[in-house]
Amino acid sequence: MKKVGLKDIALHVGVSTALVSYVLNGQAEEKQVGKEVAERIRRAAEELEYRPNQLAKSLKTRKSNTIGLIVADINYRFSSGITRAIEAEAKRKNYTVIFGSSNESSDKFSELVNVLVNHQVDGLILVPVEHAEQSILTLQKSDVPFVLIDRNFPNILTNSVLLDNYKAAYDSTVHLINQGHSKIAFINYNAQLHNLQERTRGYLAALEEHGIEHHPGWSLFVRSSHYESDMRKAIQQLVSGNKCDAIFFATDRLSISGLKEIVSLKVRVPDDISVFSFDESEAFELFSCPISHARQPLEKMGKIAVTMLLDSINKPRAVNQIYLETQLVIEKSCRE
Amino acid sequence: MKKVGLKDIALHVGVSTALVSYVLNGQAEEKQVGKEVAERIRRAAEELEYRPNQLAKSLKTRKSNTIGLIVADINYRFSSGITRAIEAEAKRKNYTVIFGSSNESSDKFSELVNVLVNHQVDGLILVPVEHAEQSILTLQKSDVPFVLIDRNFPNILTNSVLLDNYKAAYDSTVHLINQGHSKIAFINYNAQLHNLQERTRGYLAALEEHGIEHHPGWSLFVRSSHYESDMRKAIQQLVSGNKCDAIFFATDRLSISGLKEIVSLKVRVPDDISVFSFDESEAFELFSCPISHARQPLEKMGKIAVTMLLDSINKPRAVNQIYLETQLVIEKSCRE
DNA sequence: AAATTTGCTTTAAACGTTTAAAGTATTATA
DNA sequence: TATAATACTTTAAACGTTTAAAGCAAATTT
Repeated sequence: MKKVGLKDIALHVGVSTALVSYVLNGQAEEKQVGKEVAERIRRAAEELEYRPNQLAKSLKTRKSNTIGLIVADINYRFSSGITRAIEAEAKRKNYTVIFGSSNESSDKFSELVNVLVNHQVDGLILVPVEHAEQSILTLQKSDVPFVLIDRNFPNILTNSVLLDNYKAAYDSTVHLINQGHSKIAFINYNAQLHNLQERTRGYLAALEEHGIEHHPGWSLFVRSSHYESDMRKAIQQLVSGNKCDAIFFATDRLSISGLKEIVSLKVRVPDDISVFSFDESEAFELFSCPISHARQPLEKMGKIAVTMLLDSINKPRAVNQIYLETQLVIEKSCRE
Repeated sequence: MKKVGLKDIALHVGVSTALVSYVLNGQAEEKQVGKEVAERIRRAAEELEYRPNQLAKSLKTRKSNTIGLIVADINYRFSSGITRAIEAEAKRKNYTVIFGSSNESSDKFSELVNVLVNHQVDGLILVPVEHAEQSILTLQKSDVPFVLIDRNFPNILTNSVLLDNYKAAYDSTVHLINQGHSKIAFINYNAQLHNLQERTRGYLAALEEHGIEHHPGWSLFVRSSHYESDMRKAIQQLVSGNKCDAIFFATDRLSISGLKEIVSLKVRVPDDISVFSFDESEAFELFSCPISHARQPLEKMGKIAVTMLLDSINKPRAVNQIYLETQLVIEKSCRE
């Protein structure tokens, strides 16, 4: 079947393409198109199964009704959750999502930004990766609106939708303290990502403010490139020798691999050790004990990100940063 | 910063846009553009930070270098896995992915198909949902190439990349039989989806061919709308009264909710009951016993889907259906 | 009866590219 | 020296829309 264009309809009805365009874009009233003619145009469009060419439309109007989304890795629970929320909200607002996954590579990240910008997206929602500063700065100079989500760079002022990581980690640690723990270990990635560092900061602040001396051996940082083996060492270290009585994991992935190690060492949760996780995981559903955790408001983040982006597309103005709170979900993994 | 176009470069260098286009598209040789001029054009493009307008390009060449992807729900492990593979392979072949999630709604599915087609995608990769037959048939009449992945409709002949669900379920069941089980229960969704029905068929065939009489109460079908409560009833039924000694779950989600119920009833795996899962889950990592399962080749499926799609974009020809095999991952969850 | 208003419609340029086809020097061949 | 081939460049139409501006009857006002 050949593609039907405005011209075909115009020809079929015997009018100009202008009229057809007006009618099919709901400007029939405004442009005072004859009622009978309008009706014939609509019928013809129906009959001929007209599909507007969004490319031509976008080219002419300089608006693609498309937003670009780059996540760090779609296999993360965080990414798929946020993607779902963003896609749904975008659709609701009549936008289409162009998608890319950087797989935590800053090269792929900046490449993707380029591709999406070339595709004339109206704006971008980005989960930036380590070392993406340069891309972000470049992007700022182009006039493509964007908002960062989940991660940002403290020395680059951008629209962003973030978690209050500091507070979430602080509150989580306080929860452990309130449960009577004082030997609280903390395991994080050794990454530069600001959101992760904020979690460390929150943990340390909570200890300090509660007069708990921080034992250096209790905050451990695993390399994401070797997290299995680093985690093994970390857990072994924490449960032998200078034993701690609680572990706070800074991400869901860390929790899972930590818990695996804990299980293999026959250490019981919460009898032998308490566990708290930043973020949750499907894996917790089948662990011997439900894991207390800080829950990220993914739906909300996605929705706000889209709203913020469309706002800044329509009326660019001051930079906007929103910090959302996590919800502490208290289960049985931290003994009293 | 104003947008820089071919025209601006042409003006800057003092040549026509045609030359600029030739040079920047690597046709400098072919079109015998002067070496020195070509160099000046390239430099100008660099300096002015030229970004080609992909929309204009696509409009003119009638090729968007874009593929549409619709998954059933990006939160499924299957979906994110397949999305990652598809995005990566598409990128490798210089295609960009436009993404949508139908959330298992056939209305949203057909709406998404329309949106993507209007965006002039060169082709579509679809995980169809129940009752999407009509959309698929319509799509077939338009000349947009597409390939179905994971699910198809037996009475509609389309390009598709599928799992050999029958064989996978058959082999899985045989594995249970070989482990000495004969009272093997099977839990599936009560959906019309052909791939799920094939799993049921594989299970039944394995029993039959091994002379095991099939007890009707042993194949149970839960409603996806009430799967928690239906699952509860199902498991209770299977472990009390007419006890079976193994359960084969038809999907990862079913396994998780089934296992949760099993745990809450203090039934032990594999001591009291054996468990086999179709597909795997992050959740298995923390279960008390590693779960034997049939693993889907997500990477491969995604890669093949893209390849098949691009093939059919470039030289449309006979319909192509590929059935991939699963890999049985044998763990400790099925006792001897 | 001329001028104006109203109601409807068309014209044509533009969006940023691509690409046949035509144009114009310069050099080589007869 | 005329002719042809070569090397390089421009012209201009096209892709499928949108939209300001102009056009033209018929109806209304002066």
